[in-house]
Amino acid sequence: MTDPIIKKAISFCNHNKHRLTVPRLNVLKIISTSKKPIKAYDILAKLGKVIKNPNPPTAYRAIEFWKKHNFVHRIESLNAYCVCGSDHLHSGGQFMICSDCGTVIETHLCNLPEVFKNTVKKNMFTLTNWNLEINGICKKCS
Amino acid sequence: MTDPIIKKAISFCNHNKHRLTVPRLNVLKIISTSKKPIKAYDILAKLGKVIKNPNPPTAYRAIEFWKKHNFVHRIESLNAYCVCGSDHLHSGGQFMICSDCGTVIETHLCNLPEVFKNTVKKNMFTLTNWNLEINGICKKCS
DNA sequence: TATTCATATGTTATATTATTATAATTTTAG
DNA sequence: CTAAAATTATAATAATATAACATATGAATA
Repeated sequence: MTDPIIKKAISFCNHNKHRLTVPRLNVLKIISTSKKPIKAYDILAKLGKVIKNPNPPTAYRAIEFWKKHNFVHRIESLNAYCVCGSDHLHSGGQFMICSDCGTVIETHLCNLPEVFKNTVKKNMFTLTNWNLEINGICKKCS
Repeated sequence: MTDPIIKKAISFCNHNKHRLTVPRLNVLKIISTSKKPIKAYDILAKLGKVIKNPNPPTAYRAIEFWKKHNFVHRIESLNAYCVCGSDHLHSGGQFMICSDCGTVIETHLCNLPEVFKNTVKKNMFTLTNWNLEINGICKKCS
């Protein structure tokens, strides 16, 4: 019955001796049950149902924690967060964003395509991660 | 002596009957002379040397104007703006961002690589534009 | 030239997003 | 049990961005 990502989070915290605190657990639940990427202050508002009058740092710290460990991604162009939709956790990703209804579909590739890799190589850049945000219109909306 | 992108902007406005106003011209100059992507409020501050006490909308409107016409790009993960480094104006792009010194190198591809295109196609998504932000360490800093 | 319309700017206020700083608390390790 | 480390609470504020409405500018045209 528990959301798989929550299970994964519990296991992750146990394994790595990170504390699965009330703000952390609830923020992850909030993000994972949101149909679309959710904004920090909306997370904060929902968190208010569990914790009394939480302040921004409470939400941001929890978001940051899950982001650091790749459980959630930030959609930069939306200032919003979503849980990692991939079976293995990774940093960054590819997001298709429907300009009409706001739906975001995540995909993931472990390697940057050759054509980009070449550019990176040409510029002597040591790659750590990347984030691709593709804008368009989804099936439903077109 | 004039910055090529300013020349291009003058020509563009003439051609398309857009007004090359004081805020627009100066905002473009400010962004184009900045070595690194520059933030809205830094643009605003510099604009203050030309216009007396400009308010945020003045800067944001001019930024928006150039962005709409693809003279400037927004680096989403930095909330910062840079002029288009490509010889032809385009929306979105690929940016390599040095996590250490903040240098941003822009590249451009007219087509999304096949592997992404396939994903887009699979999801029946009609693509309008995309933005790739690659994080890493540049030559100088490594 | 005077009028009109559309575009753009000025101005004030406010909304949204995020961080700093410090004290208090909880957990872990010794 | 105690000291150190990690985490959270709390208050304040910084940074980023937009809304709303008044005013000005310039181009088109009567």
